[in-house]
Amino acid sequence: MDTPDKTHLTPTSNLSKFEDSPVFKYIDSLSPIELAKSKQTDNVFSSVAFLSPSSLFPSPQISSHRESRFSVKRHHFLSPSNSKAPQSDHESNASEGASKADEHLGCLKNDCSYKGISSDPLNDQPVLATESPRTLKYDCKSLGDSFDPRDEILKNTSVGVAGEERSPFQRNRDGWEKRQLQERDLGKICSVKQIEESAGIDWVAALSDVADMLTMGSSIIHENTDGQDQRTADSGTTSFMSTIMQFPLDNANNLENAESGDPSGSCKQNESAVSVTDRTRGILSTCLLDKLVVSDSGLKKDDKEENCNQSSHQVSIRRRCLVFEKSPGFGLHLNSLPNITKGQSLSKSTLSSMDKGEVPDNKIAVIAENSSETPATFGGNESDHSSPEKKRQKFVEESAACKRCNCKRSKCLKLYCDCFAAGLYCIEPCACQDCFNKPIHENVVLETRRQIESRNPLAFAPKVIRSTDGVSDSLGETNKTPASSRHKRGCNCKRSSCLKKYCECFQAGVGCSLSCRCEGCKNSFGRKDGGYESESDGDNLEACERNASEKNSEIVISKGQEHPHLSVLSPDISRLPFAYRGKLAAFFPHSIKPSLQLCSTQEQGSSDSSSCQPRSDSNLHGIPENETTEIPKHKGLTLVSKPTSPNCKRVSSTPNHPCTSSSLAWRSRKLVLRSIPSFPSLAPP
DNA sequence: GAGTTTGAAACT
DNA sequence: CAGTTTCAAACTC
Repeated sequence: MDTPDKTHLTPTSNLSKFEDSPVFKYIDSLSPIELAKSKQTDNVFSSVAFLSPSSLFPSPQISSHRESRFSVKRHHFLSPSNSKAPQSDHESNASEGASKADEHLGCLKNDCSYKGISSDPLNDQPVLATESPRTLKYDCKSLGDSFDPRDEILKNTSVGVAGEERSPFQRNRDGWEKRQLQERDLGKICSVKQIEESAGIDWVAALSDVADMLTMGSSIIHENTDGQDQRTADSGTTSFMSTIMQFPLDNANNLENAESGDPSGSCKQNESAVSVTDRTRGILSTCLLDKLVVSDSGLKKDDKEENCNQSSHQVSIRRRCLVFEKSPGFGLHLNSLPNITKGQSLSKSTLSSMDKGEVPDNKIAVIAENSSETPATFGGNESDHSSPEKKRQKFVEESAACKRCNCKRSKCLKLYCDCFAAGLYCIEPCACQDCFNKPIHENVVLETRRQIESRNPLAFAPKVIRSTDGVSDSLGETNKTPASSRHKRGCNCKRSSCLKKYCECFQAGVGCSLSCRCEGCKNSFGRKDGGYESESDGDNLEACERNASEKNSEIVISKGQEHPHLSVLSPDISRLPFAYRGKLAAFFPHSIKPSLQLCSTQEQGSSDSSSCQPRSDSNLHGIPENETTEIPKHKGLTLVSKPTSPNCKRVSSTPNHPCTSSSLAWRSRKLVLRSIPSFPSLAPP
């Protein structure tokens, strides 16, 4: 499908244009659900958090797509708070933002590597270099003046610490910081005029970007030549976009209010803007890790309180600080996901070749969290304001309590240590003893890492690789199912039947492959023999549920109890990362089978949603625990945020749940997107 | 929270 | 490469 020409998308594009877009029309034509008309969407969706440090990491599978794509989006979501920031300020803002960011940087603050900016050859990845110009041009199209902020920013940010001996990590971080500053300023600059011209977000462009992004995602999903998977590099992106697509509906009312044009209420508008900013943060948080959300949430209240007092500039900086802190999260290796799901923070200093853009499951909880808090945040008519807030607070507390590694004897310098294995420094929440995996021991860490890599060059590479249709995995076997994922080395389970998280395959939510040496494999995501466990396999189901219940949060794909008429995503879609599996999977035509499956045979005859939401918290048959997961074929419909871990509150989606507007929006979004059976390729022919 | 189980990582 | 040990997470109670 042709992607609308971005260059022709003006900031004045409103929802009507959005609805006129080919993508929207197509969605609309496919969906039996009537999309709620969002009158006006926010123009305040900062994408700053989507900056990816992907290119920071020297890992072989760096994907710069994410970053470049993110940078493309950023101008759509800029906070209006930025609109008042004079362009001339962009220079000082950059440094100030960085400075502020530094203040928020928690563990990073202690990182001796965080010293400044230097040129990083790693930043000059060909892909990025290729894409950036278009991105930048697009970003600043609306400016229409001769001033090219890029030049200025580049000048500013190119001031490096020349000659300073820097470690790879330092250089990585520096490069990331530099780019982030650039993008921040670009976005801010572009927002100035844009916001003047448009009260609403350019959702045409946004959707176009979705299509573009997804198209790229499609292309990236394919396993690259060295067997390393890059798909996850876009998971965060897509996750983000999935959230974006929810955004308009959620905020329709809010925007209407904001638009109602009470000029006297500049403060009010500011409040709205700030609320949107909060909302934005929340959405951004969905692409990030819970720990970071903690920071985000912690600031949220402040923003509300100061919305009339603080300059937009400050708000902007604040958000950017958060972004700054969060962003490293995109660089986690897949094998760090287990950590993440336990609440690992991205604020951990990035150590190494983190190239995977996996977004932890617990972000889903954040999605729901933000959804649920929307009413309060946006001053909706919801009466239940305190509840979401309490939930959020609880989530914050719980997230803060999330543990990290607990190493006692390895000094966190072996792959036993998940932090180390993930290329992260241990930080305070870790319960490790005699930890050497800290910035102050950087040399030790690097040396140890070097040794480990000398033994096994792929020791720090993602453990799970994904392949797409017809793509053979590393063993040359063609996976039975398209878009399937496999553990690189395979598991060696003896007693767990690959039904417990002892099994790395199961833990990663991927099926076992011929490379596995497991015995009695019953992996619900795909057995070694290539089959799926029977739907009626009670052990399997229980294991799946157990596995799902272990997650901090997840999106349940189950039969749509609220809208049983909806079609169901194919299992291939279910292989998509959680956040967008149900909503944006339709944009991944290569992952979609022509025919849709209804909820399982196992659950046939049971129209009750409980069949797909089995029992209490265990409604997650075969729901994988992370983005890499596959879902058994019978897994069907409803996307439900399900933080089942004690560390994450669950966002109920039961029909009787007193629906907040946000929850309704959440559902309607799900429904709309879920009901899309397939989608023509968004990629250019 | 303590103890057990498990399988990956490390070692020989 | 195979066998053993070490380790920390997952799991159970």
